[in-house]
Amino acid sequence: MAKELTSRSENYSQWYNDLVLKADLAENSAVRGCMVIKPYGYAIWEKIQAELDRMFKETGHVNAYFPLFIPKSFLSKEAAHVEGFAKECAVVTHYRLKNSPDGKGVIVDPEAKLEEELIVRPTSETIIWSTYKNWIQSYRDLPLLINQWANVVRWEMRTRLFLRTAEFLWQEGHTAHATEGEAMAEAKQMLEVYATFAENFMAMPVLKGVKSANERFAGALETFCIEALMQDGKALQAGTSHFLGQNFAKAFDVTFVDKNNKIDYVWATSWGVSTRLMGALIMSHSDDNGLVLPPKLAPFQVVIVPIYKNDEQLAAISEKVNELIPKLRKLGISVKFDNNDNKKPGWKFAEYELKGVPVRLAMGARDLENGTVEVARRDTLTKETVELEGIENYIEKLLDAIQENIYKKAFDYRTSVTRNVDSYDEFKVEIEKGGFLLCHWDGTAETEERVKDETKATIRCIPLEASEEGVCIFTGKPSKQRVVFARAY
RNA sequence: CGGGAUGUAGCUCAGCCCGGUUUAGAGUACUCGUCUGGGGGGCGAGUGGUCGCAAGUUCGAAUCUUGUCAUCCCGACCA
Repeated sequence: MAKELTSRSENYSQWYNDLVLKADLAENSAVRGCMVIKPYGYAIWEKIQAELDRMFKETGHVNAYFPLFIPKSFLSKEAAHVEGFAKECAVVTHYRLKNSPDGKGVIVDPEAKLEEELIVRPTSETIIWSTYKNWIQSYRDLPLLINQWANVVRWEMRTRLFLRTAEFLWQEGHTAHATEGEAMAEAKQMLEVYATFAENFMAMPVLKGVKSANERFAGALETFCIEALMQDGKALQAGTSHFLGQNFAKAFDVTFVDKNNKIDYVWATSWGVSTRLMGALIMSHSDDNGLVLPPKLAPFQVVIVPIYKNDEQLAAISEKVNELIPKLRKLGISVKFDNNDNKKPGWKFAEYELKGVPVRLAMGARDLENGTVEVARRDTLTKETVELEGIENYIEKLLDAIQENIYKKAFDYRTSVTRNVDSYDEFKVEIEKGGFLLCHWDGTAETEERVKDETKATIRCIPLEASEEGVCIFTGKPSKQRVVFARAY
């Protein structure tokens, strides 16, 4: 009908685009590369935010807000940092418009040129470290554990809804520490937070690891990441946590006096996840019928569709439903009763499937007679008729089962496409099939670069806590552990 | 930034090659009525378009020419 999705096998990337639009998550805007996040999509993002925010606070962080604009000179204070971002910065040069002399609209007033141009933040390290300089004098001011929820702009050439947009929403944590060890521990801790969130809430298994030098954040000494695998076999970086060493402290002269009255530069971390997680969520679980949402992130977990022939029947059904809703809410289950008379039940069934609502209840005249309700689960597309009495407890367990099942499905898929590869010839064949390839690598940027040029595959991460002697598949040089190769988003 | 394609109703598109029976169409969506209602309903009526924008050719342009803008796909670039 009107909302047919392209199937995944036919064209995976078209399927994704269709799904984002048709499930009403987001759409393209009048501004090239920027998206409008629609209420249903934003509701999912709010759930992501709420849980992450809770986890950040639980680990001692507080929220603050720093400006959207960054003086151009700030960006250039850290050499690697400016190198990494310069090519995709939006720049504010003027502060006033005036009426066009030809009477058609407005023009930039050439008189109103800014003395120093402002960059729209692509990330906030520079503005934040210039501020931290004033906040930190002594070890007693440390650690400084701050997060901000914000938008950032990176002027991308090619954009895709959620996965890569010119403006996106994210959170960025920026912390300052007295010792190298403490900062490193912080960076690793936040990686764990991300991984826990991805697995427990998004039901998305992730690999934890370190980035190779090529993939490292501009200005970091070490970048930790979580990498997820999408259903088409491509990898997606879902979150990063950076150990920044003293790079930014030195660039912005942020020093502190330690217990021994010795002056030193502070140690830093930064870490972030963005609306890109929405893309990861969509591509981890959804199917040809639409979105599949994990119950913990679904804007509503249960939808109730009444089936009736007249107002009397609707009234009778509504009465039962209105008894049930408080029982569900009491168990913390979010529920929507769709008694909209403008849409037919069949239309609603398809619509809520498209939107990934985990559980659908249908109640009609037959059910009223029998004291039952039809329960349909989105992840398996199965239906069963269940006693209405005590249904809330049944649904509570069912939601847990769904959360678990979609995680397991994603985990099993990842397992099935993760394999060891020990020769470059085999690599070139296997990489075409997608998935994670675990290979030995000699640790050099040159090798990684050549493999990328020849196969489009990159090192997604160097797994933590793994060791196995071997030889590089490309150069035959010795290697201490396997690394994860894949094609990536 | 290179290569390719497309701009016609809210959306998807036909019409363009070969200019004039086209007062610009279809499906879908929307509005009203009605029959319906357990998987995207049926019937009837109706609303809705400066044919991306600008200039040109012509008696006449959605249709031909040039320019321009925008979008999509494939590359390059990149967290």
